[in-house]
Amino acid sequence: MKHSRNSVTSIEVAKLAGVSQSSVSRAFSHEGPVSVKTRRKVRDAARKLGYQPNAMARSLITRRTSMVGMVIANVHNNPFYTEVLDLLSRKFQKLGQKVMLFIVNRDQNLDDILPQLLEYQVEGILVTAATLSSTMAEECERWGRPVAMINRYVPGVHASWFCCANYEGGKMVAKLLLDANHQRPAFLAGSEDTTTSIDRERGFMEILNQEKVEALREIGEYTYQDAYDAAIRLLDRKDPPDAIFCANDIMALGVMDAAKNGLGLKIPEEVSIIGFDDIPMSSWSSYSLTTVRQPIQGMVHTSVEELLN
Amino acid sequence: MKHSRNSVTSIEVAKLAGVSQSSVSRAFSHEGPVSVKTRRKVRDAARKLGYQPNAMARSLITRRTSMVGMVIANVHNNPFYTEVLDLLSRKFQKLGQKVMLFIVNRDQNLDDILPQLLEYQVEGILVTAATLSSTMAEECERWGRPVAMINRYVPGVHASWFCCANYEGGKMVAKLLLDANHQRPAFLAGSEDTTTSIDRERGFMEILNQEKVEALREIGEYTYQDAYDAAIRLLDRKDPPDAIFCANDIMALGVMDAAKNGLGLKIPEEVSIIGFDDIPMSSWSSYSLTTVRQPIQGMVHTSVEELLN
DNA sequence: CGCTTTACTGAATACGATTGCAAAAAAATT
DNA sequence: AATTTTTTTGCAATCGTATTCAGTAAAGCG
Repeated sequence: MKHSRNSVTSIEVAKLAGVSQSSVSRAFSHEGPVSVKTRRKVRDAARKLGYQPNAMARSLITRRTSMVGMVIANVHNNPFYTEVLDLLSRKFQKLGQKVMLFIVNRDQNLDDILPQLLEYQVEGILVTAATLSSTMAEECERWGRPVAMINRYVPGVHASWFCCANYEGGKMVAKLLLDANHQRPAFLAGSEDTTTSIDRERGFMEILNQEKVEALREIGEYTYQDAYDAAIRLLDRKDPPDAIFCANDIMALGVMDAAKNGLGLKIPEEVSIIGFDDIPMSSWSSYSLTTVRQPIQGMVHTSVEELLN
Repeated sequence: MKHSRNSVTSIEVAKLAGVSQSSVSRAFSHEGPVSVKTRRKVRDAARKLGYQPNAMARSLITRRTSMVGMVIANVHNNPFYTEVLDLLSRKFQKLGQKVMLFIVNRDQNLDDILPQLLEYQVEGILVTAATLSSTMAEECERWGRPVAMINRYVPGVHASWFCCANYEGGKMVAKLLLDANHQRPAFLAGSEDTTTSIDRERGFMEILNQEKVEALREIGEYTYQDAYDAAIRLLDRKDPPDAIFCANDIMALGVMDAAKNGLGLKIPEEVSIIGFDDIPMSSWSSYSLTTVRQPIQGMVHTSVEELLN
């Protein structure tokens, strides 16, 4: 025993089983040419010693780690991304990929996260609700590590991205409001720099402009409280909106509470509120929020498939 | 160039910099004995080639991976654990530990997860809201991998655990209700097999029994909808409770909605509802839930510190 | 039964770094 | 300038596994 560390190696298993180290290795790789007899001998010895192959050593020589990097933002203030995280994690597990996780802030720079992932030889990187700089994307490409982004994209960058139809969703909401005869809609934007909010707003405005309807605008920071405050500002004007389209559901819930409990308005009689995401809470009976559902399952599925080719 | 793979090794850097491979290694380890001159030469060459050390190779020889395993359940249906996940992830990042994440179901068996973590030589395993079998805990110990559990414990198992004072919290709530002169309290349990629910109930019942107050009891599955249904069952009896203590906040919110919107009861006039966790939503104006706060920051902090010694 | 074909096996090497050791270079001392 | 001390450096071994290659045993065949 060279090292004090209690680590059983394939060599010790080989010794106990009376075979060569190569045979141990082959017995553990599912498709190696091994006789059933040696395989059994090896398995028995391994069980006796509590042996398990060392993934580091294996990765070193096979050049495959079965690890993917996952970078995700907004997990704590938007249940939608909690669900994405959950689904992604399970999907990767099912495919035998270990997940190396980094939770970041929405506006955090990833330039010091990506190198860490590359150091660990992840086989792909999935970025959700955060934005990758183009130099970092190039870096990944140079290393031959595919990158996929969910709900974010960077123009001119070689990385696959998967967003729900934000632009079309925005249009849909606008049409819905016009059909219901709303005169004075408002858009409550999330952070200015997120493509989701921008695209939803673009679609929304496009339809309103077509119909020559003007819209109010406010900004929150994608949080309940920010949205609550913004809603008070919006609804407390002399010419308040009669409908508010929010960049996401969490904000919509904040707006609803502001309208209902803060200002005593009736929803939807006095003001309509529409969200985006379809988080579980939007269907709770205290809210019954009208919202646009994101095809979350599909986005997760296709992005993972694409990432792993 | 032996391999087609675009992987730059320390040897190529050494060649370009005109030094030995050892020097490259030392230039990248922060405390090696290297002259500033060679360090600069190496850094320059490395930048030119886009070199980054291979963490697998390093771990193999140093026997340190700087990776920890994280197993967490209930992430998607309880925001409390989303927050735990978030805080844990950030804390580990700050300490330079990479996180290998597994999201599981509350009642899922971890016996096929733990081996995967051990294969990857994680330096510790943090289990949250899931339960480790004692054989698995022993396995970890044999491998010398510390295990810490948050909000769960297994009697007789050598693993550190960090729970909030569930028992005392339950007592506190009981006293609160008795002081407010409630005659007919109820406890809405989460899943039967979780120590959090059990301990909270134990404390709650202890005080009630002392005062000879009987309590109703129902069970949900830690979800909003289950709690909603259970609340209807409870409140629709001929002798409904005048106060309901719920095993956690999410359930309490379901109960509130059932009482308020389902049955048209006034809270707290007709029925008091109390939760546990203090998730962000409990302070939203539609709910204003009375709840017991878990010292989440402290639990995260101490469990991580303990895990990494 | 001898010969070819096939199935296993083991020795040796490689993966890409870290690190002890001894030699070389630089600095300090006499 | 010679010697001692200290700082750098390169060589070589090592981590634990996968895999090639050559050799051996088993099987198939006429």
